Amino acid sequence: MNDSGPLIVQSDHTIMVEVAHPQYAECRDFLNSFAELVKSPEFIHTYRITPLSLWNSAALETGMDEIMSRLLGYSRYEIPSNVLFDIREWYETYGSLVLEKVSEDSLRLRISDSIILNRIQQDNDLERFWLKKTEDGFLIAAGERGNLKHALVKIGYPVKDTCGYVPGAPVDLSLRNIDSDGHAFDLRDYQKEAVDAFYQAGSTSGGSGIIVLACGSGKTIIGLGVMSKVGSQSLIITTNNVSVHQWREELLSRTTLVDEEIGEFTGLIKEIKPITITTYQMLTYRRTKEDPLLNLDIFTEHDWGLIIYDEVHLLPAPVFRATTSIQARRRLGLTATLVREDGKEDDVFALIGPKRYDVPWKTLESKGFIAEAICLEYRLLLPPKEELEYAHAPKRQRFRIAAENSRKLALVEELICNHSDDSILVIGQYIAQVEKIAKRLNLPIITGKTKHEERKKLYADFRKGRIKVLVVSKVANFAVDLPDANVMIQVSGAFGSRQEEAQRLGRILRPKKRASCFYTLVSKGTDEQNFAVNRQLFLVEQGYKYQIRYYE
DNA sequence: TATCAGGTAA
DNA sequence: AAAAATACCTGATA
Repeated sequence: MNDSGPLIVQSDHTIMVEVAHPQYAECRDFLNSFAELVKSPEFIHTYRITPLSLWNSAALETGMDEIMSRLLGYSRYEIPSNVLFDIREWYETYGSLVLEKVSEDSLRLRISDSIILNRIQQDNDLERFWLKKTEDGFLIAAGERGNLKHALVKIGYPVKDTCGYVPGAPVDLSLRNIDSDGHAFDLRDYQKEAVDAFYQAGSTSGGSGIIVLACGSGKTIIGLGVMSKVGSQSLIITTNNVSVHQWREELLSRTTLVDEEIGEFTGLIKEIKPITITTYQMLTYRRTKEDPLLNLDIFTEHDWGLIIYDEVHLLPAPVFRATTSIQARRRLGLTATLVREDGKEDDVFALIGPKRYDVPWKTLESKGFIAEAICLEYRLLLPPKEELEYAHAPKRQRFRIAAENSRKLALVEELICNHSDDSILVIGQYIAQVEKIAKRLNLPIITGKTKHEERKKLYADFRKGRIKVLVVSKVANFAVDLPDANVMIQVSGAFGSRQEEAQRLGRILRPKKRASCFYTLVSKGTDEQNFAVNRQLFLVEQGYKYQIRYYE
């Protein structure tokens, strides 16, 4: 306890932290390791301690004692005893249930906590898994490995899986010292640490899990690093075709793999090679709702030693289900934002694995790996006519009216004028809105219906500086080949998506001489403003501060 | 063989 | 709670 400490811990498992406190920054990184930010107004931020975040810190082997002692050290008042108790209990749940290999067909679930053992024994829904009761647990069939872990995490009991992995068919593959352009190539320190944290040579629990790294900090490189450690046939799943090609190019450029060893399994080309790259949509394809998924066999019909889930936060439900049956294969999930608005984070935890490594964005920034960024939220009143329309509109239409606030146009124009030397992206959610902006300000625009040839041309012009401002729709959420910019003006976005906000900021974080600017335009006093608060949570968690401006 | 429109799914 | 974008397939066109 510490009279001037920055933290106040409350009995409902929330923690309040004072933003202006000198210890705020260190506290923020500490809180991020076991709690989740839920509210972020200007002076006091509120975090919530959740079982999932504590399991992740337990899996990372952050010591319980360290969490406790730092919490006590930062805390202004006495910490409610139930909170201390629950933190310990949740944390220790991870590791209380351990899954071990007994033979090729059977596994043992060992439960070291007698209360948990008792509870699980009483659970009727779990009964179907047990082949046999042992002194401290149960025997189960090896094929139920994923189903059991999934069922247990859903009732609050994460399992530490130490059953190991199949080696997969070997592939001779190592990283090159010099890439195909002739530049020296080596993993950065944090990339090496991430690879080691995942692989954990000699350990039986390593080899599955998630690596979280900011946009532009080289997630693909970590994939290559892991592949070179595992040295087996690998399946890479990505979100779109452009990304499929990017993986291929990176593999060719930075590893000893040759063209014939890399296959694409997409709508256009159907190859299975030692290293195969495919899309989530390919795996989840079905002709109609009633039909079965056609391509999921790819998981099991080949001897993969490693499956890489690129952008793992986008993992669709059917791939979750398929993943339950491949628990004996190493699984690497890569993402910049391990947050979902559908609350399925625990599925990711149980079926891909726990978080193995992450670096706070501000740490990458201080080392110069990503650019500094200034975030500003501009609040604009709706013009009287639209205000009236907003007030009379049914609830579901309100967000759109607020998002399409016509006064945003003038502000966009003004901001563009203020940044005459910069490369600017104007991004919005509604086609009508972005088209109007592009038309009125006479700017080039890319939407989903822009032909690929046209896109390429505009990208190239923007990259070379022939175009200084580019208006884009949601295409930019997925476009991996979108050129670099240093100013982003967001005129609207998808409801409360933390994911989207983070990704959009990521677009302007390639290292530069001066700080990038991220503007978000929001209608004052509307639903849009409330959603904006939620959108910003992930970035505020990472230490970004939004300055609020009013545009009168 | 390549490309495009149209439909479906998540 | 809603709109946009994507990728898949099929079948036609050049």
